[in-house]
Amino acid sequence: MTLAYDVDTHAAPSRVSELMERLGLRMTFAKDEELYAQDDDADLIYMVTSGAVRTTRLLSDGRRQVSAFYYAGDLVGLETGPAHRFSAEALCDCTVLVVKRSSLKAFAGDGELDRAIWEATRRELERTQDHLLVLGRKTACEKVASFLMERAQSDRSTKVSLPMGRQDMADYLGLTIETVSRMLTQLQSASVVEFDGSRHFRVKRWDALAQMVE
Amino acid sequence: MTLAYDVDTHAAPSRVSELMERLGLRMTFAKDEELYAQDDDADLIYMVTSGAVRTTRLLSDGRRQVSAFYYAGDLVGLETGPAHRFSAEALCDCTVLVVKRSSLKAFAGDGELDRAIWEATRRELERTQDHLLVLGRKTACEKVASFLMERAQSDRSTKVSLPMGRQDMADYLGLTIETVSRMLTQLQSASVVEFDGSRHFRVKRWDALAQMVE
DNA sequence: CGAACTTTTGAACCCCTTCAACATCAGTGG
DNA sequence: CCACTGATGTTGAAGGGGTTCAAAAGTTCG
Repeated sequence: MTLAYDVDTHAAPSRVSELMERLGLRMTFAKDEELYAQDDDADLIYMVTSGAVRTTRLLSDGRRQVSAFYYAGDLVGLETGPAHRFSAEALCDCTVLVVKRSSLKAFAGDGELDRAIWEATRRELERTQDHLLVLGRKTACEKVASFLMERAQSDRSTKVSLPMGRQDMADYLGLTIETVSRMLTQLQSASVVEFDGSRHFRVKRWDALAQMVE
Repeated sequence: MTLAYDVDTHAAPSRVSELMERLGLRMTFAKDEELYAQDDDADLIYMVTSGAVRTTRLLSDGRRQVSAFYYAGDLVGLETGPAHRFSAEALCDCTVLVVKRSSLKAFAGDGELDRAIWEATRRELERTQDHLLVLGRKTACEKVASFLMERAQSDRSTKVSLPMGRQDMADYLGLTIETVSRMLTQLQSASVVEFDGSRHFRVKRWDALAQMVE
């Protein structure tokens, strides 16, 4: 499991953060508000500065797949060609820096920036590939364990927070909310994790969690 | 569904093919032979010139996920940082051009080449994201239909060939070979496709197939 | 032809879903 | 402060889609 969300090894190194700060527009989004919609022109790039964002895609009958979650420091909106292939929504009230692709292109000579965006895209690919294995070949319990591990490695504090609800977790893992809930209960009963409310947990047995994740 | 495998809109435009021809070493691999293994140094890039290749990843208990299939013209081995995160194996006897990353780096000034590799990686990300939706939220029948559609759009002839066996299809779609086989029979019974042996088919009802794929 | 492998088909089982009820929590206003 | 309300999360029981196990049918290649 990668440490893609670890702030220290992050998608947007400080140099890029600086550039975003300088060129970008600061915006706030309320919970569930849309940063952009599927098929929108992809002329903007976003950097989360607080809160969290999800990218999703819908089937015509309403089935939903959450592709990824993004946290402070992450770049959102890279996953596209000319048009966005996902929609992006705020998981909770959050602030982002928005910058036009064209503004960034003006700095194309800046190798460091190019490199940062390239690195972020490459890591996005790696994360998505990791996710493929989870969705394709893991059991419900292993899926939930993988998700908790991912969060725990991102938020290195002992108390890990979950900014998303059960439905978002379910749509991320290809499960139902009921199954997610049951697996969480199960993992807690096995003393692998301990929940404090529905949105905060602590890992009690790293070895057991790691084994389920592979 | 993208046309990522369509030769005309391909990952490796002719200019890159030329460069690969000039710098690369031609190699042949027998069916099931390994181009590279998981965790190998990723210092080589491959271009398939004939045959087909799969990239796979294993869980410790043997469960396998096929990440992608690659055909003539496709670049393989881009999905990595310093080490390969998948193994790559020949689906059938095939020939590839192999070139050192460092050799290509010597041409880093060549914007067209950089751009081609960037484009190939971006398309790889898009394909993987499409695959996420299939694995996470589609039924067995829709998964198989999605796969057939993908192949049919790649191989635009009326007789579409399947270079991979049922096990590879199953591991690509997160199913068992039995389920794949049953769904294929079902799609044929519904006159959506028609098989000629187990490795060749023809789409009879594009509308029906497209609807299952979304 | 005959052996080994792949694919298909059948039947029983099980993991996850579905449907339903209950619990918990946050926010609101009396 | 507490009752009310809607949203969110948990738990239970029944059902179904896909898996598992087994065997037959088809294919490949010596």
